This record gives sequence, structure tokens and C-alpha cells, in this order.
Amino acid sequence: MDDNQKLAELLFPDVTETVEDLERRFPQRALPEGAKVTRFAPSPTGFLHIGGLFSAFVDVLAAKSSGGVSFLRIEDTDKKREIADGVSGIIEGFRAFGVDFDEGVTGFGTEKGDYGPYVQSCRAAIYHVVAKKLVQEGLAYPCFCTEEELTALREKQEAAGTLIKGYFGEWAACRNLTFAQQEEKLRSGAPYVLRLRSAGDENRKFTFDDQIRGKIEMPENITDAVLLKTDGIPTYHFAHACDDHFMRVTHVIRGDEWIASVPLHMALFRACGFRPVKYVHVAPVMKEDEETGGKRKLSKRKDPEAAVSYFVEEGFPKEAVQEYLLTLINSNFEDWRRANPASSLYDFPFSFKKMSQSGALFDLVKLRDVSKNVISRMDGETVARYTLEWAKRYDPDFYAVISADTAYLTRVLSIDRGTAKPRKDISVWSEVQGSVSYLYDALFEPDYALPDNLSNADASQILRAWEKVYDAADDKDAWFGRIKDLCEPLGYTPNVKEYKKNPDAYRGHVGDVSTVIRVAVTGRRNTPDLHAILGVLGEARVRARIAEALAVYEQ
RNA sequence: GGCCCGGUGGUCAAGCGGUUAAGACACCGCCCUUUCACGGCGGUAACACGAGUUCGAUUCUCGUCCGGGUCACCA
Repeated sequence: MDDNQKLAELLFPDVTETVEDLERRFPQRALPEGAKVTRFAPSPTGFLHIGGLFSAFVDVLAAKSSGGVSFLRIEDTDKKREIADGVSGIIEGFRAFGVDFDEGVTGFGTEKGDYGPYVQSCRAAIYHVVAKKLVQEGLAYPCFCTEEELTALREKQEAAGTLIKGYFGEWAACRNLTFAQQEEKLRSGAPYVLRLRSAGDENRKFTFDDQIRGKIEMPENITDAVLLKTDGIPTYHFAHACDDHFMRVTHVIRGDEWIASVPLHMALFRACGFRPVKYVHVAPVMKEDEETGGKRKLSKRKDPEAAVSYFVEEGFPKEAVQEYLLTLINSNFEDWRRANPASSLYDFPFSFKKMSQSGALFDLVKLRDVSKNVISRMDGETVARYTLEWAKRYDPDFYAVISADTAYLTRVLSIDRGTAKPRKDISVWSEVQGSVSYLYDALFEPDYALPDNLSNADASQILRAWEKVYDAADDKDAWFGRIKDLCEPLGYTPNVKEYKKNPDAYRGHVGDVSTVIRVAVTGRRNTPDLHAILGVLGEARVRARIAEALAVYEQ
């Protein structure tokens, strides 16, 4: 038994399984040619960032569009940051926005799929099998340096002005310990981390092919990175190599802050004898920074809209957020959507290459526009259902009013909807109340102010005349015909063009007459189709409101 | 500082040596219209800078500047 062998036994006496065993336990996936296997791997912070949603979308899009598999893995290797239940919030966020993984964690303590466990803290045994093999092959070694020693090393390098900082070569004190020294330290119970024995050469470059950016050339990794921390838990880097290999991931989609770690990752895959994955480094979602006038990453602390929960609270339909994110992912999405209004977004011919290399500013204004269009395509019933759902949670008072009669709500929200030119005035559910309040007596707060060219006396005269001819049974044309008939006797013209040609000849035109009726009935100047509103309100309430308005104008 | 990435209108972006430099959002104007929201038409507005290469550069090369990332027992 050589020293490496002895060291491996000393370090991992309980590990009996081999890497070959693992290869058999997690066989190659039986997938069609070209199928992509992707994963989204957040830390369980209980918080789903909009950027996370963004890259998760890329994960499932890439998998679905290639006949592959996507899964959710939880990276909880940092016990210092651990919080009680960090996964439920994330799962909830995904559910709210319709992201559906094929495998992986499905809730706090639950998961599905054959390549698990999908929570890293449950995979210690797997990492140790690989670690043992690396030690046996002399590719990893225990390092007993203390935090203070490492700090001192950093300072020395700083002072010496070394170009590369870190634990490597000459600086790596524990790299060349003899077996006897290692054994002695170990037997004395000294804490240690396991480090990679790097075979890299700083003067040698390698290139890898990023799926978005193309070829990137970098110097090889030379540092002896930590593989297992003192507590035996792997670092992100080592876990990445082991997990993405045994979970048979083909494409690692992650934030571009990881580009700098690729040399290490390549070295790790090589040392472990794993076939490297393909990398897809996506740019972060940015936000305009008022202070500097520049761009910065959307920040969890400073920006409420960094959390996906913000969008559900504000009442953005999930479809709107999906569509908007898709436009950021592939800018030709909008054109495709226009051509395929009814298709599932998963049918979109998505491509890594079309993704932007630089971070896109998250544009709430554009989101609202997308949302407005998304909602305009829904029928009244759907809008009612979503509104109810939203209000129930975020606006109980409004919910109490509208939930009393959902059929009525549907009629209210069907006004000017479902036509060739549907109404586009709602972009978030929280705006519904403002746009329909006048259709509820409990929410009705009329503003009887008239345009400057109309006096209270004019209004009263018009309302009194209209009251007499109003017939709730009229269809729209007949109804408007009666209003036109009202015009001339009162000194208005039914012909707007005529009025514009000769304004001094009239007191006003049909528009003014209609406005008076509109203001009296709805308490506002701007509304959707008045005839439809009258129908929804019903004759009794219309007459009551006219009376109320008259009381104001005639006082 | 070393290494890496990026830089087309206010925003998201097409573009891949020759274009009047698309489109969408926002903004402005006009039209349509009983109001609004739509819809239609039009408008303002961009290749960071400097050298090359080339008959010709937004496109290729180099440099400068600016922005971003990374150099942990965090991911």
C-alpha cells in the first residue's frame, strides 16, 4: 500500500463505495440525441430572485425544447447561511410563475427523480467517494493551515506583489507534507480541509466554448482549491463537478459571475475523470442606479422588485412576467408571439446564441405594457378569476365587495373585452378596483365635475331630457340614436364634424351630451362603452344615479 | 492590480465589410372616435473614442476610455 492509499484510508475509513459504483448507480440518461439536461441550483435563502426566475426559465426552456430534462437542486453547503426552511419560498415562487421542473426538490423535505438526493447536504457520502479516489491518486491532500495562517499568506503575497493570489505552488505549505507528517497531524485530531493538488500551469492557456459568448481563452487554474471544508462538506466547486456529473447534466446554465471559476472547474472535472459539461453563462438582470446613473445588478436589499414575490403582490399576471422575461431571454420572442398568439411559450424556438451577453435593465414600464396586452387577450371570466384570486390575498376589502357576486364581476370585466379590439387599460390586478369602482355602489365615489364648456344648468337640462327617453331595452344603435335626437332641440349638434366646422352655431355636440350622461352615471369623464355600462348597471340604478347627479347640479 | 466579459437611440435590441442602421417600449404630433383605452399614420433619438486593414468599416485588428465580473473553508 503506497502513501496515497494509506492517506486515503486514514481520511475516509468508512468509504467503501467506489466511483465506479456511483457510475453504475447513476447511469447515463436514456434521452434522444441532442437532449439537454439542465438544472437550477439555488441556495436555500427562502427568496427567489427575479434573476433566478430568469435563468430557471432558460433551464426549462432549454430542456423542454430539446426533449431533455430539467431539475431543481438545492445547494445548501454553506451551513453559516442556512435558514430554517429556505426552500418553500423558492418553490412557491416557481409555482406562482409556472416554472415546472421535471425532477428534483419539490418542497421542504420532498423530491422526485432517480438521480437524487437533490439536496447537497444529503449527498455527503457521494462527495466522499470521489474525494477518496482523488486522494488515492495523489490529486488531493489534507491542508492543516489555520485561518490566521491563510490570512498571513495573503498579506505576504500582497506585500510581495504576486500576480496570482492564493494557495498554490511554493505558497502551499501543506502540499508537500510527508505521509508521516500528515498522519501525525491527523492522529492528533487537527482540523483540516481537503485541497486539490493542482496540475495546472499558469503559462498555459485553454479555451472553452461558452454557449452564449463563444470561445473564451483563459489561463489554467493553478490554485489548490478547497474541495471539502473542515466539516467535510464540499465547496460549491467540488459539489458542482460531482453533482453535475452524476446527475448527468449536459448544460450548466448559471450567472456569468462564474466565468472566472471555469478554469478550476475544468481542472476538477479532469482530476475526477469526468467528462466536462457545457457552460452557458447568462448575464444578470440589471437595474438603473439613480446614484451613479449607471447600471447595477438588481439587489435583494435595495430593490423590492428583485424578489419575484413583488410581482405577485403587485398583481402582475404570471403570463406577463413569463412573456417579459422571454423577451429579455431572446429578443425575437415578441415577433414570434405576435405570429403565434395561442402557442405555449415552451414551443418558442429558443436559442442560447440569441441571448444577450450583457446585462439587461429590468424595465417595469415595458413589463406593464406586456402585461396590458396579456390581460387584454383574456376573457371577462378569466380576468374575474385572477382578480378574485389576487384580491383575496392582497386587498380583502375589495375582495369582500366583488366576491359577493362573481357573475356580476364577470359582466363588469367583460365590458369591451373579447372583441377584436379589446380594452387595454389594466396591467396589474391591483388596478382593477380603480377601473371598475363606479360599477359598485359600495365603491362609488362620483366626481360630477363637467368640462368647462358645460354648466350645471346645461347638465340638468340634458339629464332631464334624457331621463324621459331612456329605454333600457334599446340596443346600442337605438340608444345612441335617442341621444342624437336629443341634441338639436337642446341646441347641440349630433354631428361632431359639423360642430368643428362651425362651433359658434351650437352649444356643443353629441360628445358633450354623452359626457353629461357619462359623468352622471359613472361619476367620471373617461370610461369604456357607456351603453355596455348602462346594461351592467341596470335601469333602476341608472335612474337612481341620474337622480343623485341631478340633485347635485340643481342645488 | 492580474485575469475575463461587455459597450448600436432613454430602455430592450436587429445587424455579421457596401443598409435610407430594422422592430418593440417610452415620448411627441396628427387621424379615427360620443369620452377614455385601442387602432392607424408620422416624428425626435444611436453605432464610446483613436489608429490601422480595406475601394469601402457599426461590422475585422490594435490601443484608449467607460461599465461589469472575479481573485474565500459564499454560492
